[in-house]
Order: sequence, then structure tokens, then C-alpha cells
Amino acid sequence: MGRAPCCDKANVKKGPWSPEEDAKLKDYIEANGTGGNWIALPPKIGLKRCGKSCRLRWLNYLRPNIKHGGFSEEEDNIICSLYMSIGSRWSIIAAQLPGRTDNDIKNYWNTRLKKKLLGKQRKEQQARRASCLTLKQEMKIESENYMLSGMVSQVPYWPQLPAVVPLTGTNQDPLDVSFAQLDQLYENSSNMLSSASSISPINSTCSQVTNSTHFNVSEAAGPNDMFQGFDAFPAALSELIYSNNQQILDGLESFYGTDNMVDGSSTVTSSAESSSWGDINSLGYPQIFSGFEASQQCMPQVPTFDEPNYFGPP
DNA sequence: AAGTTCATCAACCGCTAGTTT
DNA sequence: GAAACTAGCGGTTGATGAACT
Repeated sequence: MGRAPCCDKANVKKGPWSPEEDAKLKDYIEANGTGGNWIALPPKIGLKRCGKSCRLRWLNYLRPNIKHGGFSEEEDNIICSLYMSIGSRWSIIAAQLPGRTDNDIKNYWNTRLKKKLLGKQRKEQQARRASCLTLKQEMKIESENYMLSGMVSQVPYWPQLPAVVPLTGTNQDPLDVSFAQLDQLYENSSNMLSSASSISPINSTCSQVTNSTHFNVSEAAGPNDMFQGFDAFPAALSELIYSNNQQILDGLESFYGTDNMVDGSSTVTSSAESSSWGDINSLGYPQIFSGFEASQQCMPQVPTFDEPNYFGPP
């Protein structure tokens, strides 16, 4: 037995909303609220719309204090950082950006931000190829940069996982890290994410951001404190936002490794691409890729998740 | 000027989780 | 406890306008 439809689709209008419909919905909700039942709303105000459609229209467009477009550099950084940390949990990301909707952020990421990052990455890769750096030279530079920059204190914090997560196909080329694999990682941290419903929005001013605690997951952590560290993410995020974080964007771009991402192949990569693996480490991801040690031999050595300085200099 | 491609974004769809009956 | 129902979420689609040929 299938589910009953949420509305009578035959008698429901679809497509763009007219100004009259907007006005009806807005006026009613402002005067009476939603009544906690979106399904019942349209008939009450004479709208031939699905309740879901009304809800979406209100949340994404009619609701007060909605901002459209004009994303700031700060917002870009927050979105990137959170995407790297928690993946495509747009509602959670939106909760950190007052006035932004999940739909808006999702669209912005898919249409602009991702491309922006990829474009920059591509330029850098071309520059590297042109400079004829050897792999060894690159490794040395990246390693030195890593050690000197104290970057780990600025990167998005990856919550401590209950255990080292074995990825399927450990013989896989480590450079062929795709979003699918990231999804696998996200899956393993889903318990942590599920508690994120208690997230409070970032306040809009710099000082407030720095001082506020955005993630209240510690309250939900329980005795085993499985969320240990995740609570510290806001500090890392604040630092990320208000310090010179070009390195973060660089890392993100390298992480997306255009060549790997675009065609999804696992071909042996050139020295230029190989840097992406080191950058993944430098982004602060835990030792979840430990099945790839053999392949990592040619990569810069970075502190492992268990080492004391993993999340920053002592 | 006309046709085509690309970029953007509002809206829809299907699914899941939570709540109510 | 099971079924029905709703809210919310994320992925995807389609309409539209801009840019390009």
C-alpha cells in the first residue's frame, strides 16, 4: 500500500508563484502563523497550491529577513568550510548563515562556489606544471608550508570518529578520492550530525561569531563524549573566517582535484595532481585514509590523527 | 538578427524521520 | 505496535535570461 498523496495533485497549481498568491500567503501567515499544519493552509486562504509548495515559498522567499544573492567572502568561506566538514547538509549550513536559505546556499554552491574553487585550482595546477617542479621539490615545499603555517589550527575541524574507518577497496589509488568516498565518511559521522539540530545560528558580527558557541552538540554527547572535539569546531571556524585563510581555499581547491573529480578515473597522476593527497591531510582529516599508507609513501608526512599536534601547534 | 549554449535559481519530487491516531 | 500523516531535507528539473556564435 502506497502512501496517500499530500494533496490532490489534479487540483493543485504548479509553477511560478504570482504576486497575488505571494500576497495571500504572506498576509495570512503574518496574521495567523502557519498553524503548524502546512497541508491545511492552502484551502484556508483559497490557494490552489500544495502545502509543501506553500511551505517552500514561505521559507525560501516570503519569510522576513531573507537575503538573496550577494554572498560575501566570509559567507563563501563558511560555506566551504562547513561543506568540507559535514558535506551537503544544506540546512545545517544555512543555520549558520542568518538570512540564507538552504536552497539558496545549495544553488550558490552548485552554480558558483564549486566552479570558483575549481577554476582557481586549475590555474594553480597549470602554474605548477609550468614551473617544472619535481615531485620531491613539491613535497618539500608543501611539507615546509605545513609545518610553518600552523595551518591545522585554521582548518575545519573534523570530528573524531569512533574508530578508524576502513574505506572499501584499500588498493584504490589514494588520489582518486571522490565525493562518493566523502559521503562514506559523512555516513560514519552521521550520529554526530544528527545532533546538529540543536545548532544555533552564527551571529552576524565578527565579535559575536568569535565568542559564540554555534554547535551545542556537547549537550547531546552523552557520557562517552563521542562528540568530543566537534564542540571545538566553532573556534576553528571563527579562526578560519577572521584570519587570513587563503590557505583554506587553497586546500579546498586542491582537495577537489579537478582532474580526479571531473572524470572520476583512478589514473596515476602526475606530480602536480599528487599534491592533492597531501592537501587532504593538511585539511585536517583524520586517519581515515590509513589504508593507503603504501601510496602515501611519496606524500608529505603530516601528523596523524592520534598525534598530539594534529589539531595545531602545541 | 536569429539561433544556440550556458548560467542561474525557483520550484518540484521523493525520501526519511518524527509525531499522531 | 502499526499505520497514517506531516515536516523537513537534499537532489534534480525546468524556465528564464544572458552571453556567445
